[in-house]
Amino acid sequence: MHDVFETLNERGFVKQITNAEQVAHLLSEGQVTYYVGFDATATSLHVGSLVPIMAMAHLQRAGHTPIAIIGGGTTMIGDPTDKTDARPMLSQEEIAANGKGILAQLQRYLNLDNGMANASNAQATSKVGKFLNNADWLLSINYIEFLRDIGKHFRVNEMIRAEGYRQRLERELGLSFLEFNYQLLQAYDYLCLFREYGCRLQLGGDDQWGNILAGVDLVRRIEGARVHGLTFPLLTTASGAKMGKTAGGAVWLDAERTSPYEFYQYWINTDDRDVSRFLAYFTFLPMDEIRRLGSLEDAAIREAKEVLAYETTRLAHGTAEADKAQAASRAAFGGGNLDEVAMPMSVIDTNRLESGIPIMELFHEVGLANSRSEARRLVQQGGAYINEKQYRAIDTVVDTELLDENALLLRAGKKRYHRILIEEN
RNA sequence: GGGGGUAUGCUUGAGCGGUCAAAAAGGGCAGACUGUAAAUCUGUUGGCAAUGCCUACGGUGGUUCGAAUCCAUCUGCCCCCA
Repeated sequence: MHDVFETLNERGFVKQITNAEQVAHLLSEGQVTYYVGFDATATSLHVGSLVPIMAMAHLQRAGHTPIAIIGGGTTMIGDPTDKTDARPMLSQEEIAANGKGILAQLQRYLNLDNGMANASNAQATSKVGKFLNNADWLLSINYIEFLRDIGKHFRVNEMIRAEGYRQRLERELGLSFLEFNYQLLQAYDYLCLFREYGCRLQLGGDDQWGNILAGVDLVRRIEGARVHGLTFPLLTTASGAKMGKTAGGAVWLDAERTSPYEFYQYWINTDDRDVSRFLAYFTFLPMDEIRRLGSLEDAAIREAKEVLAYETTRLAHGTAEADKAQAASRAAFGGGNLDEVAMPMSVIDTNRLESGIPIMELFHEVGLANSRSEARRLVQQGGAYINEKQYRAIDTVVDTELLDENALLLRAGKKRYHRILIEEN
């Protein structure tokens, strides 16, 4: 069987690692329990989190045991290494609620139980991973004990040398004492997971390197054990933007927030230069196949993008949704039959249409424009289409004349569609 | 505790008391070109019943014919001294 460490390596998951030989050895020797922390500031993860998720999935497939934790304790503080601004603080309840959504998403990629007694979907094999909230051990911490047992192992000199803290200190943004403790808490997480579950490997984004090392050191000092850490490269698109951001904001894994169709569209619009990299990260396709797809050039590279979009959508939303999204995408952009396309849709009463609806109002109402003014600009600039016919007059009134089999197909710009069904009521 | 500074539209950031819905850049949107890509070029980018009206420059209250611009006060953030 293919070596997992090798797999992670060749797929580009490894940025920094405590010790490559030792980690490779550890992973080939026997079952390893590893963990990744997830941000619990929203009810859903977004595509940026797919890097750690996929890495975890590769490891689990190779027989290792994952632990995903959400920071019920640490999210309450805000991570200072996110240097531009500290993350918002959330209450326990919010975090726990967010955790539910996050767990459901992780379960699409990983075999995890929810840490509760009545975990249902997973058989009780040791390979089933865990989903934990660090509030479970952080909230009961006694300050004096913590200082005495954990705090004494940290040197402030070292800490302020860490990139994340240093930036905050130098850029006169300031750093509250609360935030300064973040690293200790995260290191303590590692210690707890090592003690409870024998966790020996922590994975995380490269911005977490300092925090991961702090945990590795802490375990060594207190338990005398050698544990490891590995970071992923921070992903940006070829044009330099952060991964997973689009006009409409983040691309979420939650189908309610980002529909499978939009999700598919996000991937198919990948920059040419990112295609092979993304295939390696975000699909399970064999590297040979990825190399083949990556070698396609010019327009042919769209085939690779289609594979990328299909595979990622399938993993996130299942085969049925991926098929639908693909069909929709092909229809919308390949000149196919638009009737079957899964796109945002709304219903309008016949009577309203009979009396006519100003085009600006219509585009605004269905969400293709954020305001009437924006809708007007859209129309004036030639970006408004109804049933694939462009309308540039802002005084256009939409009525039953324009109906096409009881429906209207609105389009804003090249890519955003909205279908309107007409119903009697 | 004392002294100083700062707070502007999605972001960064300029802004003489009137000509400021507010420079500039980034970002966004639309158009052209294309391959549902990139780069490039053009237009646009607070709202509305739209040659005008309304809301906006941290909060409140003043001065003034008139304030993002002046004063007072409050709040947040930052710096220096202790």
